Parts: sequence; structure tokens; C-alpha cells
Amino acid sequence: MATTTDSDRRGWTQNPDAVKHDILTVAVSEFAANGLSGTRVDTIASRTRTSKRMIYYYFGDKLGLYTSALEAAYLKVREGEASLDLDHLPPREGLARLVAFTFDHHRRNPDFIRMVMIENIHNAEHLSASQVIRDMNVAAIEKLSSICGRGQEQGVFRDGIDPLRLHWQISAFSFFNVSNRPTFSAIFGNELFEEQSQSELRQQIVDAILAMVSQPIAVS
Amino acid sequence: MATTTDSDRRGWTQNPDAVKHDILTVAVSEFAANGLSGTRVDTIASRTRTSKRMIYYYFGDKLGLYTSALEAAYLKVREGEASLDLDHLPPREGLARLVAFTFDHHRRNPDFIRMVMIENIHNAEHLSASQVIRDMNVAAIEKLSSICGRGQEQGVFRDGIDPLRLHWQISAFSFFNVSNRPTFSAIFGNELFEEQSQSELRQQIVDAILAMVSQPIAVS
DNA sequence: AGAGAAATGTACTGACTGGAACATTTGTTT
DNA sequence: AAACAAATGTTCCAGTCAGTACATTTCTCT
Repeated sequence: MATTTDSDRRGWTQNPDAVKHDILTVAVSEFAANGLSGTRVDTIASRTRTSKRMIYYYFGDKLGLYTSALEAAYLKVREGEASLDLDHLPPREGLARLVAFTFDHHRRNPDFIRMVMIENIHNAEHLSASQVIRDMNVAAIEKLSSICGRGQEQGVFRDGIDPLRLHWQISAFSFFNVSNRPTFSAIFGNELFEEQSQSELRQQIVDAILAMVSQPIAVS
Repeated sequence: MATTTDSDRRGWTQNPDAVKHDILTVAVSEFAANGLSGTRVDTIASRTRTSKRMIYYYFGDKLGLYTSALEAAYLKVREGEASLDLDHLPPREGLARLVAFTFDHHRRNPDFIRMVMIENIHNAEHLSASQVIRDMNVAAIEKLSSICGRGQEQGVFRDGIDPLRLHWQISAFSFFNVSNRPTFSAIFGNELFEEQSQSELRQQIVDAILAMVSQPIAVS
């Protein structure tokens, strides 16, 4: 709930950007909470400073709003990731930092995770339509690629690492940890999701990833 | 699609069990495809040999049907797992087999995965109500526990392994691989999901898990 | 200032959808 | 066989909800 900076619409002044932004913020939260068909346009409207009329005015229909909300969610999260600068770190530390960051970042952005879950339920058909999103994510892989490249040059990483697979693995842990928390803790209890355990899990994952990129060692 | 054994209702004979089973099968597939609020009771009914009337007769309301479908999905999948006997294998092989099996089993049961995804979107509130499901899953952990115990006795596994965390990690990989395939391949292409890559991923995961339970080795 | 465009308010509707009412048939028990 | 219970068929309805029609206000440009 950011204090609307440039837009304190006192009394009553037009401010299209603020209105759009307001709608999108609420939309993300509603869609993330209730899914595409579970969300009511009227509910979104009522949580907004504006009216349902404006939703249709700016976003056409429910699907248009959903797609925009999806993009907004991706954008916000990828922005957070961009703040991470790893190039000045040695490869192993850089990778460790990246993994730990990803783990935490996912935890901090449950709405984003939920939007992705929902999009997966819908077979990513709306995401596919968004070039914006594709570009952002490819950029994320490049960061990983660069670390891998440096690591291999310096001989601290093994050859033949596929950055995409690495990304897949890092994501798997970090994503699952948030996405499946409800069922997991309904079945096995909440223990794994308390702070202490989460720290340990994060460390475990960092170690696992590092082991995976290291020179192979025969295990007895 | 088992050939309805005891129930070929030729002409017109009552057969409550077959009707219930019929409804549940369709319900799982519809709910898995469209989510809770995205699913239409009428659609389920029309895909059934019976009518909407019977859905309400046996399951009360939409939520009741959904809950039963969820249980049915869990039951079917856990049955498949029960067929896996690992006690006669040495611990390392047993664990490797379990991990590989889990990976494949999840791939073979996308509807189950989707039901769990949906349930997570709903914060597991319906699953929480089902004692049946909790019991089944706890049983799954016990299988893992037993392998760990044997491995530690024999000195091939390190001490302090927590079976629950192990399960968490195995699930993370295997689940994510199915649940996030749509978004992942929309963004990065389908390469990782072709047979060849999937085999390699599976092996990679088996190795990672085995490394994790092995006696620790300092890595340069 | 005034005219056209952009933005917003208000009230409404047509289709969809979960669920119920009412009626009938099939099975079971004594 | 009759009476009761279980199962099924048919029809309809009342609430919900995405989307629209129509009217008005604010902004921008000349």
C-alpha cells in the first residue's frame, strides 16, 4: 500500500495513471488470492478507489485485466532480482548468494508465486501471449550463465553445466517451498516452515547446488 | 478407465457404486482441468452416464464433490506408490529407486498434481478436513524413514538425516517438474521436457539426493 | 472561451449456474 | 404383495456476475 506519491487526488481530479496503478495492485492481490475464475470483478472494483466502469475502460475485460496483473506481478519480482549484483564476487560465492537470495525472494513474494501457480493451472496460455515476460526471464538466465562461465574459466566449476538446468533446480526448491506449503504443512505439520528450519533448508539447498556444479567426486 | 467389472448396467438397473465411481472419475478430471470455481457441475454431469441430480444426491453440493474428488485423486496415487517394495534392496539402491520412481510417478499423474496445486491455491482448507489423506501421506514418510534407518545402521548414510526434509526435497523436484512445466516451457522452450532431458534430470536428482545423504566430503 | 477528446459516474441486463421441487421408478423387507 | 426406502428422471428458479448503455464531468488544444 504505497503512499500514492504523485497522485493525491484530493477533491476530485483526473489521474489515469494512478487509477490504472490502483486497479492493478488490487487485481494482483485478488487474482493471486482467488484465481482467475474465482475472482470477482466487482470485488476488485470495490477495493479500488475507482469503479468497475474504469476496469473495463482501461483493461477491456476480465481476461485483459488478468493478463495485465500477471505482467505486473512478474515485473515487480524481476525488479527485485535486478538489484542483485554478483559480478564482483568469486563464482562460488556468487552462486551461493544467488541461490540464497532466490529462496528468500520467493518467500517474500507469495502473491507472485500464486500468480504463477494459477497461470500453470491455465497451462500458461496467458503468459504465452506476453512477450514482456519472456524477455524478463531470459535475462534472469543470463545472470546465471555469466556466473557459470566465470566458474568454469577459473576451474572451480565442472564442465558441461547447463545454466537452464541449474535454474530449473534452484527454482524447483524455492518455488515449491512456497507453493506447496499449505498442503505440506496440512499433512506434515508446520515444523519445516518455521524460521529455524527454513534457514537450514536454505543452507541445504545452497550446498546441494554448489555440490552439483563442483568437480565430480566419486562417493564411496 | 477400468472396464466396469461388476456393473455393466445394461438396460436399466440401479447401481449406486458404479454411479458414484463414474461421477468421481469425471469430477477429478474436471476439477483438475478447471479448478474449483472454474468447474461447472453441469459439465461434470454431462460427461457422466448419470445426471446432475445424482451428484447432489450423493455428494451434497459442489464442495462435497470436490472434497471427495480430492480424496479419490490422493488414493489412486498412493495406491500406485504402495506397489513399490524397497525393503529387499540395499539402502542406497533403495533410495535411488524411490527417487526415480517418485519422479516418474508424478509425471504419470498430472491430474493428481493439478489437484494438489489447486488445493494449495485454496490454502489446503479442504484437504485439512480429510483425515484419510493425512494418514496416507504419513505412511509414505515411513517408507522413507525405514530406508534412512537401515542406511545409517549400515554406515552408508550420514547421521542426522531428517526423513521429512528428504521427502520435501524429493517432492520439490518431482512436483515442480510437472506443476510448472507450462510456464517454464512457455518462457524457456520445451527442451527440458523432452524424453532425453527428463531422463538426465531424473538421474541428476537421484545423484543429488544420494550425495545429500552420504557421508559429508569437503569440497575444494 | 469553446469544442472535441478523455475520463468517470450510475444504473441496468442477459446469460450462466448451483441447487431445489416434485414426480417416478426400482429395490428390500416382512 | 404391500409398504417403505433407496435411487433416479425432469423441470425450474433465484442469485450472481461479466459486461453495457447512457449520461456527465474534466482535460487539452487552439
